[in-house]
Amino acid sequence: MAESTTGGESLLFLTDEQLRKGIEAMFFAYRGFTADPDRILEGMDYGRAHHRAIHFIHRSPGTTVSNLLGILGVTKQSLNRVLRTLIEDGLVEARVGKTDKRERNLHLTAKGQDLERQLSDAQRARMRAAYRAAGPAAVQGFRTVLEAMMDPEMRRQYQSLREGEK
Amino acid sequence: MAESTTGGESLLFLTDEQLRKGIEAMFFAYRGFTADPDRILEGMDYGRAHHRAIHFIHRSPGTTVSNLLGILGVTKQSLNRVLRTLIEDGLVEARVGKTDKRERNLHLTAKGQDLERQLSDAQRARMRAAYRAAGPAAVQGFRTVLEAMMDPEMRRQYQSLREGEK
DNA sequence: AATTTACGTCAGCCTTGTTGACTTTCCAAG
DNA sequence: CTTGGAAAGTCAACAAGGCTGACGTAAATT
Repeated sequence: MAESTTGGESLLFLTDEQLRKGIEAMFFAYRGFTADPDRILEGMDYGRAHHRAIHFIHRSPGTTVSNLLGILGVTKQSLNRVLRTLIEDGLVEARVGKTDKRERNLHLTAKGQDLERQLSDAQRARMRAAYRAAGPAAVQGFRTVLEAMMDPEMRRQYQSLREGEK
Repeated sequence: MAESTTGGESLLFLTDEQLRKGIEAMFFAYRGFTADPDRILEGMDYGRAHHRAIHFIHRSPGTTVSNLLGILGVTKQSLNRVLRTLIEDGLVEARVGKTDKRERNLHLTAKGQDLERQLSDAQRARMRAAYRAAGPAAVQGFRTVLEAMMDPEMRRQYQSLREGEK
């Protein structure tokens, strides 16, 4: 199925059928995306919510609780339940803020970093395999479409995490 | 598909940093992906699980319960709870199988199709906007990477839905 | 006739989300 | 210095949507 990009073909990708394919691709791919971390976490007392918290604390060490709330898009009660167990179990450390002592700056402990590594290794391995199979050009397109699909606020969050990087 | 272009550039997209960007893009984009249907369904007695059932019944009219179980990857108890309410509310019809009377062939009623239309219109609108912003080449890459990210069984499900189409 | 398959259902549990109400701590403005 | 409000934490109650296990029934298969 060679894709000769000429003329009317340029709009063919906007047909309902093409859009539905994209929708189903998102559905099935997201299942794969979460499958490996889910497998690792089952058996431990943790779930996907813990994974997400760990990921973003690792990503932005010292982030505050309300910062995390904005990124994760859940209520503080929901996040707190997750965070509490992680702190109790010694995976996350909540340091009282220096300038503003109301804030808690969140950090992963060595133990927390171990689990983070384990989880992200698995997730990256799948992503790497997919990227390798698809090739650099496809990866570029993949990220472009995903970014366009985000809500504006989410896109800001996504891009702000990108700031100050190579 | 030009592959393995020479030079270091061809592998740059496999760095951990690039992979992490992909991971976060998936996370944020999936939130956007589900946001519109979620908004429509809140207030009704339905949720994401109902949406998924409706989507795949619409996609494969006459599909059986066990078929749907395979696609959705949940237990029959979980699916049944959803399916029961949809049947009670007159959105889905379960016809006794013709050749095998143990099976139930699932169809959307007119009412069910109305809701399906509403949901998929919203979801397609977002997908369309993202596709339009990204362009045909990006869309091609998007789908390629997503497909590579699926579990083999999911990929079969995905592709089998594709069979017999233009 | 016995077994297997497809489906439905009851009961109970877990995770992870939600509201609402309330307290404590603390910064900052009046 | 007092006070308003932001940040954080906590309790309680609830809902959606997963799960397991056990059981029942009808129909197909062997």
